[in-house]
Amino acid sequence: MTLHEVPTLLHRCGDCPIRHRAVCARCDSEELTTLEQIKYYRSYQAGQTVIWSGDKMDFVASVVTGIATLTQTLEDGRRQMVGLLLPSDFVGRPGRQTVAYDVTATTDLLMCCFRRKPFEDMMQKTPHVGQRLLEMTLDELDAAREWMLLLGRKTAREKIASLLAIIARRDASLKLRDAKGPLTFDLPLTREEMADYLGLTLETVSRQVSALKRDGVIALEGKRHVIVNDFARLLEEAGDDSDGGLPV
Amino acid sequence: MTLHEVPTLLHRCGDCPIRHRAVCARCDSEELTTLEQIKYYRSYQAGQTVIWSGDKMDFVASVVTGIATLTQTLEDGRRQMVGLLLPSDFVGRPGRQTVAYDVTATTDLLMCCFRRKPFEDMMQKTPHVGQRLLEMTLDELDAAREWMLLLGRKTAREKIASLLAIIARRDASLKLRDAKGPLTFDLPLTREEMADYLGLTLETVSRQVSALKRDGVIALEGKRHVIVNDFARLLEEAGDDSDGGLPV
DNA sequence: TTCCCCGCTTGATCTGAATCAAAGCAATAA
DNA sequence: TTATTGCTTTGATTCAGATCAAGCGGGGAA
Repeated sequence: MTLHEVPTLLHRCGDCPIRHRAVCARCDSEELTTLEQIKYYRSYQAGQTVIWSGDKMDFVASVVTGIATLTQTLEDGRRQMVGLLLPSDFVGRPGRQTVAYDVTATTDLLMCCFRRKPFEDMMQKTPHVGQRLLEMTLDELDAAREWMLLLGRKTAREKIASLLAIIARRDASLKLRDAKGPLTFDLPLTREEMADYLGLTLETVSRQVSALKRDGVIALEGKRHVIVNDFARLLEEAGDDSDGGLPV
Repeated sequence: MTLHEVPTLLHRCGDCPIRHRAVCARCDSEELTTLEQIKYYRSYQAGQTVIWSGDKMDFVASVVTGIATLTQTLEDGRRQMVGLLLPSDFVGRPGRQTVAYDVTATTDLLMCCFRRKPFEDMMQKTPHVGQRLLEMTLDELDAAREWMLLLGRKTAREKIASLLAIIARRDASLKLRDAKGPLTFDLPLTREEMADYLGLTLETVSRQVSALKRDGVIALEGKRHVIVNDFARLLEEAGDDSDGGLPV
């Protein structure tokens, strides 16, 4: 079992070199053991819905492999993605039973789950898990607010550049970057999903991706594989050079 | 000192009739007492900035009276409000030292503050304060996500109606509504601030407010006082009949 | 009283992104 | 091999909201 196969997320690794969003094999503590005892796995096929908005969610979970999205929908079908779950990300709401958005697997998905009750009991007993969860939630909130700026005020081109920058950064942080070849990654989303995330239409997404390619900001290999030669340039196109690469 | 003058927010009132977002005079517990000991007050004038994005924030606080906004800004000056703080709302990030947005007083503002360190110590000792804070943060995250749907997918008219509905609801919950006259409230924001919240221009806000008035959805008394005769109609105009009235 | 200022409204015009419509392309099935 | 299907690109046109530009109205200062 490799490092990234058990991303419980909830354990902060004191002095070990692995970033604390993934569990580190070298440091296992009491609450990690407790978590091990109550965890179980669930897998979903690409396109399958994990939970519907309003449903009872009786577990919390983190993504092991695959990608899931959180979306909200208006009656007439207009859709807005409100979150993207990559491996090692957490979903769930200790202290809340229902979710306010649909969770959907966009690729085949494996999640590591904990039933809510024992998880909450464990939180009671080991307070720093709760603290960690609070920090994670605050990070998500920051990310959501950054996204509000994007949705409310950025142009289509800036939106695309921002999304590419975020995916690039998150992907790089999972991949333990190999020195300094050009930064490359696969888009985990279709054009339509990108549109739903950015508050655009798929046609506009396609046009702006083409424009960024034409202008040499990115290169493409096939439709999905992106090559970024100059990350600083991409950030500039994104409209804010803030480090914005917060989780979610 | 009336009920709403000490909105520490962090205390959940077991069986008392007051909603738990404001502190209840009837139930005081140990941690409430601890909070009393470390709290202090700060006041700000309308227009004054409480903290700048990136600054160190060495306290957490809740709003006693007045209104504050959270905003993010792009280099070229485009602004997006990402939160609105009304009396009893909480700001601050236990476990984090810097904030990612500007906090500005839009009216004269009185805040009840707790220095971060003793507050965090207190959180350690009384875990349910941490839990409560996690719940509040999760609620804020839900609200932020609902706002993402608004920013990404709603029309200008729907945005205005949504904002009015949210303000109406929050205002009503602070005012202990007097039976069933028509629902009325004062807009706490200028047209420009509304625009910054909704990702619009002030001209568009003005036009759409006029349109809602023309169509009989709302009535105005002066520029700021709003009368809603048919709240259901307003919600319908807002585009989703979800109960959407989550905090923030 | 007058003036000025600020927040607001309204009108005319422009434009970025949406919409409508066709094709292209690559992978899988037949 | 050809057809089918799902995703993507590109073009033509439209339209909601932005931008540019006046003008209004109420409150405070002189």
